[in-house]
Amino acid sequence: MANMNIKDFAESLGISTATVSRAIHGSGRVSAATRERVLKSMDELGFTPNLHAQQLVRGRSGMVGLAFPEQGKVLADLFFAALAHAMQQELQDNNLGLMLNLMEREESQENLLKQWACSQAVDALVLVTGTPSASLLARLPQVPTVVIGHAACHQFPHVACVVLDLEQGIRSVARLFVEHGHSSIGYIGNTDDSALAVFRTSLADAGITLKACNVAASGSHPSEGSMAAMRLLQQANRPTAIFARTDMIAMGIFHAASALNLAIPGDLSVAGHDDIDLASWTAPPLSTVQINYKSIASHTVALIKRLLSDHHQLEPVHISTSLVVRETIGSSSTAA
Amino acid sequence: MANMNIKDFAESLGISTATVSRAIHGSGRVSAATRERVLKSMDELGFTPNLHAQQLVRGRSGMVGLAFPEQGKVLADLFFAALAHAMQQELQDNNLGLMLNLMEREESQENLLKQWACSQAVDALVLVTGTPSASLLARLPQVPTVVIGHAACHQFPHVACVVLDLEQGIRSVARLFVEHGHSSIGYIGNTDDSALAVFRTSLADAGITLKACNVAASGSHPSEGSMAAMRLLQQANRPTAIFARTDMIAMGIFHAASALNLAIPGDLSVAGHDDIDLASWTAPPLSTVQINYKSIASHTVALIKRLLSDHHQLEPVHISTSLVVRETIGSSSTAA
DNA sequence: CTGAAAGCGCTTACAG
DNA sequence: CTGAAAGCGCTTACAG
Repeated sequence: MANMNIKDFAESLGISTATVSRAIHGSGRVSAATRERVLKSMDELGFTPNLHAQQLVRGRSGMVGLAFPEQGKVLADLFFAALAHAMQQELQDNNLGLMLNLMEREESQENLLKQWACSQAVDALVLVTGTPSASLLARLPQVPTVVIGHAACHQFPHVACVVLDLEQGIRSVARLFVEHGHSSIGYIGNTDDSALAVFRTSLADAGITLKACNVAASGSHPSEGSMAAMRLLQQANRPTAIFARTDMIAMGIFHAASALNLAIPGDLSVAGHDDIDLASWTAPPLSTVQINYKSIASHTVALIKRLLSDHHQLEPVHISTSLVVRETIGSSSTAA
Repeated sequence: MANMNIKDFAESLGISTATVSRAIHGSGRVSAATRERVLKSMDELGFTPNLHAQQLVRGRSGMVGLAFPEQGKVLADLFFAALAHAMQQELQDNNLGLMLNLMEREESQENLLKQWACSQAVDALVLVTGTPSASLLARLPQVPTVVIGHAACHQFPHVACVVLDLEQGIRSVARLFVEHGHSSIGYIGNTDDSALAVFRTSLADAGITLKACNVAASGSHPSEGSMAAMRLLQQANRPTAIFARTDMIAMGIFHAASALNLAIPGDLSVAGHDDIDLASWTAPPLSTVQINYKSIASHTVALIKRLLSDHHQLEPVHISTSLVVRETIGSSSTAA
């Protein structure tokens, strides 16, 4: 019952290991009869090639490492979960495997990444990070890497980019807020993020100024979102509509609004970003910017494959977003 | 700059590969001076042992595969995220690695599990599943396996169990509902789950009957929770308190309550289970049963290690739960 | 179409 | 304390 190796397996069929190998992989000429016999016997005798031997001889692991640098509790945000899901599906379809890096401390996460790359546990890395940090890339081993972020990065020949174009979705949020008569509008989220700039510009185009006192920095954990919302909403001239950089932050805003007895969308309009699974099921359902996770994953894997076959200087791929309107945006008249 | 192998590395130090290997792993006698020189040179020359060669020669991958069978979108529930997190931390501390199975279709998930085990990509499996399904275990290769569930399973010598004792936490929920004067009480969740039986018994002990019409079957996605809640809450004699089998279901109840204009906890009390990250940040914050994820992870890894060193027939480890009271449970008088 | 043999990069008895 | 050599289980030129 113990695991059988290719030698024993070949012997019991009375053929060579070379033929077994070729039959399994369909490479090189093998007679149809032999191939069939091998394939059938694999099930019967219970032979599966040892992965590590294959990886060693091929000089490839067939694995790609996925990480979300500069994030604390990675999976606490369903955004990451959605992306991880999409990535594993796509990788599997391409005969590749996923190694997910869930380390919490930034340092542990980075160490694991290095360990993976240096020991050749993975062939490539995928980094999901708002603004691709050149210094992180410089610290990491120069393995094929694709960065999923909001801007392209051109410094390194071994890295390709998938650029999540925030513009379209966020513009729609700004437009919709303004169309509903809001003029005191807020933003909660990472303030270094390009999303803030896009939001501010979109508002300006519609004649509205995003005031500094209505911008609150926050990580993407609901607790931080809630605290930031408290600050914004307790001002004399509080915003009547807030754009949350992530849906998780929006959850925090719901919490704060409830504590302050503000109804959504009656007293306060809210829009989120990411369209996580939960967004359709908040009370009321959250209007948010949708991301096509599948599309990101498939482009990412395509880039990895090209990077692995020695292509360099790949053009960034752009993915755009769009707003899904649900029930958290109301008119300002009610609020005022 | 290319990856250097142990032979070249040893040569450039003028020593043998055997000595390098021993210096790195601290096994066998090596002079302190040599060891130090090797360790220092690893950084300088950039040598890291090839993982696949190590795995091949050791006959161990050092990896454990984690899966959540009988679940659809695994990470859509933060419960799984929390557990996956805790597992990777714990494995890392024990020089082991994590392979996370995120396949959606049950069949794909099972296939990946088999592939991992048969190809020796993983040394052991961890299955998180309510009621350990003997048939699944029978279908899977007989590698060391630990099942995290609600009941022990004794059928197989290669599987050990971590039993999540639902009793304590759920009893507290029942007691608290009753203490608040509720008598029409509901349950939403998996109806095959032992949680339902525990809840029913606890209620009975307090003199309350859990009526069949107040029990609604539901998966742990908020959408299902919401639909189930709609059914329960639109009855003539609707429940005034509902226990949700998972926090995600509780999210769905929030959604339904909002649609029906029922205030929580004014008109409806709710308790969840799992204490996911988000539970403290719902509006209002959710009372829910807390699980010690770290403890589960550390016991699981301990069991794996024993299983790997050829121990069999290990006693199940029990982990108990407790209720965290937040703001979703009110008295029935208000509701009535 | 098939087989014998070399080699992937390590570790670990076995000698010394 | 250290080295030469065998071997882990595959794949892939190289012959035939």
